[in-house]
Amino acid sequence: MRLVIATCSVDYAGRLAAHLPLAKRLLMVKADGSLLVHSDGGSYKPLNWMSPPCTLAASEPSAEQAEAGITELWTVTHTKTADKLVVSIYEVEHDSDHPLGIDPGLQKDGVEAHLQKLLAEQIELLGYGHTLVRREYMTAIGPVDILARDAAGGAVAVELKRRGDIDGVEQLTRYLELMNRDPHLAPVQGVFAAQEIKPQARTLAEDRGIRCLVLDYDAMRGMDDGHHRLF
Amino acid sequence: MRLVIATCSVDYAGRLAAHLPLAKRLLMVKADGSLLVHSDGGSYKPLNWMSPPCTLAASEPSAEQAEAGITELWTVTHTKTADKLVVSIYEVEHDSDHPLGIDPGLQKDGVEAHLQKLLAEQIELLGYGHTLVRREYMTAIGPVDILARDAAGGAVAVELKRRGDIDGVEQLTRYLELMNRDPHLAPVQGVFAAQEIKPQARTLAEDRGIRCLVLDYDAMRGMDDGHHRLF
DNA sequence: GATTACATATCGCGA
DNA sequence: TCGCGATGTGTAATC
Repeated sequence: MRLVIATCSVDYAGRLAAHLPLAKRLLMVKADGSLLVHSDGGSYKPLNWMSPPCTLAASEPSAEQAEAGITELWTVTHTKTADKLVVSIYEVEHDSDHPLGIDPGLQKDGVEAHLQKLLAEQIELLGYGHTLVRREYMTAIGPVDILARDAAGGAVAVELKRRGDIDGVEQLTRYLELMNRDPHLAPVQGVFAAQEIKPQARTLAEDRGIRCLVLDYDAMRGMDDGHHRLF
Repeated sequence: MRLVIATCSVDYAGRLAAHLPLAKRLLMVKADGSLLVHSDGGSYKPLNWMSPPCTLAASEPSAEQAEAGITELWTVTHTKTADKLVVSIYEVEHDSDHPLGIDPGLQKDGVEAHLQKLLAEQIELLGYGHTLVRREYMTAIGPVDILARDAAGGAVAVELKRRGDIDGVEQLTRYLELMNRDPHLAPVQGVFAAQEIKPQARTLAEDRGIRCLVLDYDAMRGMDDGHHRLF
């Protein structure tokens, strides 16, 4: 990984056109040739970048560009698309190279998958007498997160989200429409379960006869004996 | 901006739990206290990070940790949420600090707004004899991208996307449902226009009687005389 | 401030 | 490989 602190301006042309005015920034060149342009603030997202696979070519400025103060030009082109990034470097303050090797990678634990596992284990959160049929119940248009049966034996389809948005209601509606055509399942009751349900989503869901269920992740995790903590 | 190349392991606990095994990585500390952990590959996304507002505290390792080879501990805690990132540093290869100042920021040009402007100008792409009524035609549930009339005078509602996904079809469906209740507009024809339309979205749209239109952005831009190029 | 829609999204999984 | 859904999504515009 090469780290360059330089005063530069940047132009990008590809799926859109973008320009970064002259300023001091970090240029990070990764081993795969990709380039990230970072400022000293903002989020983890760079101001500008080129994703691999791509190639970086350094070149001398034209006489006119040199006149304007440019000492070096970096042109990064994407190998497959026509995307192009041009870094006009005026002054270099720092330049160092550090071979890092291949990273062993991130180990993740616990998101929607965890929420789904917990709800499957604590299926009576749906209501007294509910039983789990299966997780990821497959339909023609995709898997329903959880299929259960209520105390009376009626089918219950659950769509699970961390954040319950209008899209999730639409998704569940499509599943319900399809499943209600299946005589083995119909009538199928819909439950929209999420840690947080947006008011618009709730309104739409209830208008369509879909029940909303707000889940308390911490409480559900607390019920789970075998969970581990990092801290 | 402080740049540290170090052999380290990282643990994150917040909305999920994640762990990075021991390896050499770049630690980027921004002026606002945020931290990015980058490897020498992958995309622009860091392996792990903490977004501002947050605070970084360095501390000495415990006797046990020092025994394991840890020389320094960084604990980054988010100011509002309880998110926590712990970097266990074993060996530091490089450490430098570079004040960058505030970045003037990115200037973007040309996305959906541009596509909408171009389609409004080239409204006959919808079909011979079509005329523009207006862009951003307001309805009770939001603005329709383009309202036009066909050669026979019938209303045409256009939903515009860069990538035509199933969500866009749902959105247009809601607009059409509403607009078709308005006697001044009904019957309203729907057109789903995008640079690229996903097969599932196309199927859903056509099933609902919505016409699909694939737009060639480059060709449309080529028709536009006054467009500028960066290169 | 809360909500909505877009993104040069990236990432992982399953068909 | 491609399509699709989730993301510790982030970000800007709008209400």
